[in-house]
Amino acid sequence: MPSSIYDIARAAGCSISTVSKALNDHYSIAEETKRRVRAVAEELHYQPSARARNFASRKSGSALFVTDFYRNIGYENPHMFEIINGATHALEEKGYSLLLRNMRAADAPALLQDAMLREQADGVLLHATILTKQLAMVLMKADLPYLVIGRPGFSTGVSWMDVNHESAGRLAADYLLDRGYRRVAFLLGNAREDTIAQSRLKGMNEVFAEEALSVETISGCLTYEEGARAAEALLDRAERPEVIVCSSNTLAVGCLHALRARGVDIPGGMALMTFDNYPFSMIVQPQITAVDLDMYDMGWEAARFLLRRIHKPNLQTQSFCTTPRLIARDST
Amino acid sequence: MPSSIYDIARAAGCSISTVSKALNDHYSIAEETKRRVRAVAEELHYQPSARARNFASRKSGSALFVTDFYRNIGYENPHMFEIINGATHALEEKGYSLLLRNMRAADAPALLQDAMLREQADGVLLHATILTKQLAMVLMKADLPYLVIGRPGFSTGVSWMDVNHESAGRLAADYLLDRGYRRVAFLLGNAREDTIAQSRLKGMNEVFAEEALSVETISGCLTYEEGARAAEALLDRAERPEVIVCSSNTLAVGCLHALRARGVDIPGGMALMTFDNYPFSMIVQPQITAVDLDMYDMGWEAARFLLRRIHKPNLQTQSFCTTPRLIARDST
DNA sequence: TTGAAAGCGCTAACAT
DNA sequence: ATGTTAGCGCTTTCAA
Repeated sequence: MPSSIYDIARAAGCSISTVSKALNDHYSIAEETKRRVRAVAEELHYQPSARARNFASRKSGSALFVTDFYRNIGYENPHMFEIINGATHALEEKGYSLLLRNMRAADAPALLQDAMLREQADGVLLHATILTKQLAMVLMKADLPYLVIGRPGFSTGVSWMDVNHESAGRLAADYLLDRGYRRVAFLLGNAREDTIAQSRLKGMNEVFAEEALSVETISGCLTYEEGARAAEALLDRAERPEVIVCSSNTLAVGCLHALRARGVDIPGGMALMTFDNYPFSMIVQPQITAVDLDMYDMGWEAARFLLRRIHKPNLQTQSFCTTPRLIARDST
Repeated sequence: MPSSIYDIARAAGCSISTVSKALNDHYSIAEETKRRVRAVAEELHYQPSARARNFASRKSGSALFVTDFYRNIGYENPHMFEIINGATHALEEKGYSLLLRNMRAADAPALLQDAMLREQADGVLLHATILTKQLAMVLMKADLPYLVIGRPGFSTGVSWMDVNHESAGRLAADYLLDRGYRRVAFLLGNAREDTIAQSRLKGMNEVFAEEALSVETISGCLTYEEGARAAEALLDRAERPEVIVCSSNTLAVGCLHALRARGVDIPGGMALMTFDNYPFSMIVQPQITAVDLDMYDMGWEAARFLLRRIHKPNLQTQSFCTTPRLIARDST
């Protein structure tokens, strides 16, 4: 039987409200009293009941992390978990904890509204992959603090935070120009839908345009095989690019294997660079130069923003955080 | 302002306890009344306050997942998150949710005791990596339902659940013998401490012993480089093994690169096999034959056990779950 | 600076 | 089958 606030009050010779205030460091309580109460609480191994406290104070001390946790996501999207990791740490610093909640995009609006009505968390972090227009409406109308992680794929007033992909593109371009590369092929997915890759491309183009150069874009590449095929097509040309830049790790490994199968020297015959450091870029041979994005940091910053918003509900943001970092390796 | 149980009672023309019982499907309430109450609740978008319910019923509807969430764990140990993923889904089915809590082994006993006193969760899943003898004592003395995921590195009475690594070893051995391999070198970490690898080795040895064969053990291999070096040493021998079996993906990639650097044909000149399918075995060339362990399933089963234990506190277990699966690929 | 007392919104034992 | 009522263990307002 754990001791309650009544036990402490009795042992310290004061009322329960004094105990409550003393433990919450309320200004109205004398230092001497605070000390006495705390000593007694310590001695009796008193820990206030989180449930009673949450109930009375209408808080829950936790935030929801909502996304589509499909099977194998741990392997296929480790970034997601590094975001969660960072968020957990930031919340923990302030005594909050992170609740995981699985929702598919279609169910999210209803489920989230339920969760809000049930007062299960003080705030929500949602990954942009499940953000629909309908969900965006729910978020903006509700009075629950929230933050979308990742940039929405449509125009909307929701608060979001993302890695600055354009800046990552500029970083890549600066590096390539600095190393003397001029003819660049950029491999990305479907040009319309892959907004992340689009931002990266935009950043690269900006820098290249300053030198009156341009980046050749090869879209429709998503899978390992498509990456390999694209690399082969580039090799077959009379005038090859000097470097292939991939918008994903998977593509890069595809290219790498294709280049190696053709006996092309890397980076001599063809250089290779990719966005994202994980999961593959450092375990293949040669290791691939990469622009790394700090997802832990993004999770951290997102959680910090959410905490601020919990205490200051009007706060809004649509912004980028965390600067990308370039890791030069053998492939360039 | 969300509607409360009083609003529903008033609108349905009954008492709050009838509402409570009706919504909780209590046997003593007439079907007709249940229907009426539910209809009213639906209409008023009533959702019972999770906080009030938790407080009144002395439950919290959530389980804690505790481990050392170090930076980059998302990339370096995706298994951990696939376990979490599975656990989240199993809990969600029963209306529970998963709370992530970061603890280092040294702080875990104190922090966990705090969390228990604060009644923050109905149960705890702990990863074996943070399990010390002291923590084991705390768990066994406490009356909080718990389950350790992974086999403890020491002899103890705590309940745990793990993948059956011996069975995985037997599976690997059966496959190799079936393919005609007889001379096997098994690479693993420190023989004393790497209990997972030890179990795998034990399973392999059992099967080989039945054929009056034995597995050569090469210990002290943990890193990529050590894997590469071990492979080179094996190549330098007069009588080479026919196949190298690695107890980790990292080792296997090290071996693979060493073999390729020497121009050895895989699997003709030397075959290669590894435990764990992720993260690397299918993205290198050639793809490596692997014994895959279903971590999602383990998380699922662990959570199911925890739920049972929450309702039946005396339940105990020290057992294995999830059968490993062999994925034959190009390297054997 | 302290204490009394009124909730917070449910559950569950008990009475009807 | 339904209602009454006493908590659950705190926070917070208001009075002293």
